[in-house]
Amino acid sequence: MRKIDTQRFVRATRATPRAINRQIALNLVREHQPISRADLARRMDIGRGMVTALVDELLREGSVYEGAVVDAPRGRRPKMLHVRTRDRLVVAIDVRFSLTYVMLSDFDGAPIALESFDTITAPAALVAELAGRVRRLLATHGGARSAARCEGVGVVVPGMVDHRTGRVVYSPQLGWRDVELRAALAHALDLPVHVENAPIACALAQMWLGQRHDAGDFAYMTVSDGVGVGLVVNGEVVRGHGNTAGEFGHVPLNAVSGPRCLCGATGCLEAYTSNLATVSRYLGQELAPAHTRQLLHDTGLTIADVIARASDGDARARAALDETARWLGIGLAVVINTVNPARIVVGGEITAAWDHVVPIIRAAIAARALTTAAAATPIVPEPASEHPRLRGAIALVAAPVYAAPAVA
Amino acid sequence: MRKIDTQRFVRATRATPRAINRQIALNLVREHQPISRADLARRMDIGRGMVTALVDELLREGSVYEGAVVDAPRGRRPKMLHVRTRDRLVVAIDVRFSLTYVMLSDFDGAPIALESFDTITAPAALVAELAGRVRRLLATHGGARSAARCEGVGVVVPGMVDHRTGRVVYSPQLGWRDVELRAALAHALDLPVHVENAPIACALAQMWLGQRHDAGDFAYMTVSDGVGVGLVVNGEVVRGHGNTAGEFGHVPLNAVSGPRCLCGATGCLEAYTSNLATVSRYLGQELAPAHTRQLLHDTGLTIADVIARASDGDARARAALDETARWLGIGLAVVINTVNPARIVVGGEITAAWDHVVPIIRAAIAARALTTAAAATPIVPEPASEHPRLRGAIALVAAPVYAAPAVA
DNA sequence: CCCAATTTGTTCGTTGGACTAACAAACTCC
DNA sequence: GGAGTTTGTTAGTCCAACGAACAAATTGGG
Repeated sequence: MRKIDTQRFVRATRATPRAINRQIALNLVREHQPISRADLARRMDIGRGMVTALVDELLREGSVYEGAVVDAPRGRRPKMLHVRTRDRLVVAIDVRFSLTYVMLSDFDGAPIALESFDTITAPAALVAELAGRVRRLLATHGGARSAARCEGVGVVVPGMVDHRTGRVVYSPQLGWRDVELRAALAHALDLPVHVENAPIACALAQMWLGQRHDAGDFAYMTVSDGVGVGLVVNGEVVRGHGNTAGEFGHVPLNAVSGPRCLCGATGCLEAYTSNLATVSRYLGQELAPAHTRQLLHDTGLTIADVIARASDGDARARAALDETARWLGIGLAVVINTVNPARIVVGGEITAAWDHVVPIIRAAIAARALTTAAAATPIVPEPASEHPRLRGAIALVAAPVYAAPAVA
Repeated sequence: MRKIDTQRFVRATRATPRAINRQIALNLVREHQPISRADLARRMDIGRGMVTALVDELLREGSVYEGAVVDAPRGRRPKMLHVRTRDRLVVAIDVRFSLTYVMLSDFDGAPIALESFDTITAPAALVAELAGRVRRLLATHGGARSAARCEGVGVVVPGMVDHRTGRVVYSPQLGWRDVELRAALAHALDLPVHVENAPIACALAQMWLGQRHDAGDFAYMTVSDGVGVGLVVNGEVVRGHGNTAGEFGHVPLNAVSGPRCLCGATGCLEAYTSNLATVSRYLGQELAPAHTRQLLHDTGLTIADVIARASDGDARARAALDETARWLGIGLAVVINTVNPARIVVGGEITAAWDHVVPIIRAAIAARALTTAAAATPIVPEPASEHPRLRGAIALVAAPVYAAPAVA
């Protein structure tokens, strides 16, 4: 029941059915590989003749390859189909406040090489450094493989990004405003470049590289320096009219007497549950942006330390985490009541203490969710070891290849 | 960039391009009527030959008719096309706490007849009463017109609705749980019936019957007994995994010391800005569900009275409205920060005092929005006289006729 | 060992509809 | 009244879905 936009519709041409069916076939191969042509025909409910034509096209363009002929109980033995991933390289870049990560992976997200360096905040210098590292990585790892080719570069940035143009509109952490990151990197590397902000990229990674079920309707909440959410509704990511959707971190949970937030308002979810907030609570201080940053810098204390001390039995650390968990639960209840996703994935350092915080989170959700079904919304942690942001960067490159053609 | 759902995709057939282009043509006629075939061809960027074929099909099925031949500066004079609306009837039903409205309208939302009666809360009795009234309306107004035919019935209900099955999952106001409303009405009337909850229906009305621009990305906030939001993202309405999306009324704005809400939690947006909350604030009482309902019943005071007294200069009434406006602004800022819509339409009795409350709302939004663009999100009032919920009921019937075909 | 049965994958003819170009219709202007 | 212009139709071409027949490759039974 989508409305047709009469300003920028896409008319169907003679080639449209082929484009759609080709893409469906590709997705089915991806999900059920290895799969035979005959099985594909059954799943698509079409004749085997058409599958031959569709697969021929996929073979020609190299999205798919023919694997082994396998045994069958009776009849002619089928030649299995696979999506080509191993010799298609993707460069993933994760720019963070302190460190920047560069990863080389295959098309399905399997890592090949990973390196990191201190983030350079000057855009031009950062682009130069990245270009050099990417070229070196591709030369050493790409050159060795016979036909390996780089399909593109995905960049994840903290802050607001106009995905269409690849411009970083505003990033407080990097001190950027209107930086044409895609144009600069694409020019330096002569490769397709995609730029996206962190929570949306993490959601895209779940959607395109995660479990294959139920990926059309969920939320991804990142809890680290900030708190953001990537929303996926009706199989599509929500970017918002001005690329600022998903800022659940600045929902006021206590607009009257809450702590001051970096955004200038009071009582934001982020002011209760960011790593900064948790650590400063442990130190017995209310969050006060400038003062707290200084304090943390002086003590050198991180969220990982607080979690470690809590599991060692430090009562004050436990109390600080409990309080964070309680507010996090309230924040998750807000997501549940407003967009009602099939599930919510939570990423960030707090997942290291998941067993400890999850009962508190669930209790807070139960107290606020409007129906029993909503209260039972699965909340799934994703550990930081999975490199969710780098996987998101890979998804930026992979998604356009598997996405449904835009039509009507 | 939509992901293809490998469980329930829709394969493209030989007839798919025709279905898509036919629908695009229909939408263009609807938006630019009266329009000639040649103009349609230019707008769709296809040959006039194809337009002839497409329009022939639309004419045959009766979605479109040929109107007058109009003058042109030179060349052959074009025969104009219009969408057929006048002899296609729609029944719209709005079930509210105290009154139920039944309206007969044409396909474009122009009212033909409107009546109302005291709501019957027993489902079977309500269905019987509705069926009788609808039959009578169609007999008197439909019979007179030669070929007038009823295209369907739209029903708007306060509470959660499973739109797919037409079941009312839960409605606190009516005291319903799992009522098969669509099945019952469709059986009694032998007409297609669509059921939806109020905020989503209001959003659908904006989308399909409102201004034709920018209808693919906005929010509709209803402020009356409850506070709910209908979200439209990427041209599609957001229903949520369990049909509970859009419940922004229960976002906690003050989880620590806020007023008690009907939902059981404290400090919900609804507890600050519902009509009940505003009136009880005027009476100098904090909201306390059971007690307040009784109080309002005893005094007989309504939100309309408070607004009237405020415009007469009653300082206490003004203060009560100001406070509601302030919290409403914070609530709108939550919508802006989380889904970042192109604009937000506000419906409800409060729109009668719009000139008074809008500066306060805008100030609250400005204080909380994260970017200047987001702070400038247009907030548009829709007066209750427009019957937004009945228009929503009409949209339920009209939408499937104009929607893009589901493909891929 | 050969033939029936079974399953996979290809080929070929039909058909619907997008696309193109020519043509008929209807009008204005000179 | 003919040239020019614009609208709408028609006839022919071609791409791809569709269906059916066929070739390929295997198992099992007589």
